[in-house]
Amino acid sequence: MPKNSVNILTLEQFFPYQLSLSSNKISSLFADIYHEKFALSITQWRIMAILGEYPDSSADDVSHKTQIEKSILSRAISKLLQRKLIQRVFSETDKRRSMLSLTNTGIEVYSEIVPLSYACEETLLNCFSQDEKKQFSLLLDKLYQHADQLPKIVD
Amino acid sequence: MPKNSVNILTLEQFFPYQLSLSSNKISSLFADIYHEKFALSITQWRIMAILGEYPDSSADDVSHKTQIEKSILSRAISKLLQRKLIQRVFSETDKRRSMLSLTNTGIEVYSEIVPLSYACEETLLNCFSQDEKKQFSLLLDKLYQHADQLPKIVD
DNA sequence: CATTATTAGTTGCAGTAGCAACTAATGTCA
DNA sequence: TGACATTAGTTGCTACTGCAACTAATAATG
Repeated sequence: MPKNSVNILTLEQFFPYQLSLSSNKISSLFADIYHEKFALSITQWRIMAILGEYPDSSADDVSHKTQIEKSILSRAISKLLQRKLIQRVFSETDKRRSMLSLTNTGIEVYSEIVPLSYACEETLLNCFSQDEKKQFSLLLDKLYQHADQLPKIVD
Repeated sequence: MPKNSVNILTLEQFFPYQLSLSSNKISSLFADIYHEKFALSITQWRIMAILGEYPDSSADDVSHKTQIEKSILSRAISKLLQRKLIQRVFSETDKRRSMLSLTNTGIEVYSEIVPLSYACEETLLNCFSQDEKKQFSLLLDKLYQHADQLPKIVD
């Protein structure tokens, strides 16, 4: 093995780099669409998506489901509340806890975004066969599970 | 097909979301390592990596190779210059253009990071067989090429 | 039941991202 | 050669990220 193959790093072929570039490109594609058509950031949309799936989640629930850090979440929720896309009801039994849900306006917006999102996902993945899609999805999931355990090993 | 399957979006199964979570988790793993051991951001490390591969690149070359936006690049380069990890020589023939390269200190740091990076990549990918690694790499590349063309279609 | 720990959510702050406007140098073309 | 366009790189400004400290409420323990 030539010495260079371990002493020089070819960034373009470095897996985490490739993954990051791909992911960022795709994220910014979706970010542009959500921003242009609905003036929503990806974070804001993710919150709405979770509330569409799981109405009456608390901020903490949303944070756990989406991995959004709680301060970021708090500020994003404020904006969604201001725009009356979501509403908040504080719990009677636990006054810290709140229940978040989409307002009627929020549901309208949500109902527009969902099919658009699926259509964009479809366009994005139409470079793959059904088999490749499944493959990719499985590999990605495996990688995520694995990566999730690594920090514990490092500590 | 039940109506809900198109009217509700299951975020956890939405491909761009899965990709983003995986990529971000892995990026932050590497970011932590580069930061803790070398006080470098991923952006700074990428610049050094490119200069290790392609000495005497200009800032603009680096920008094209890494997709790093030029203002971000400019500030990152300043910091690397301050720390004397890289050096800059302005071209005689074109006074706008500069040639960047690693200093001796930069080369020392680079030589430490390269094997560490490869080792981390290895650890990250050791959940995969050789075959799966190859598969994943091919699929990721295909996706990137495809995603790269999409914005032109949208416009 | 009083002290302490934990939890939900907010806010302060410092660092980074990225667009846009800018400077300075070079290229183009009548 | 002189007006205009382009290119390399920097800087201003605003928004977002994310850690840490904070408030307020509830849970746990002695």
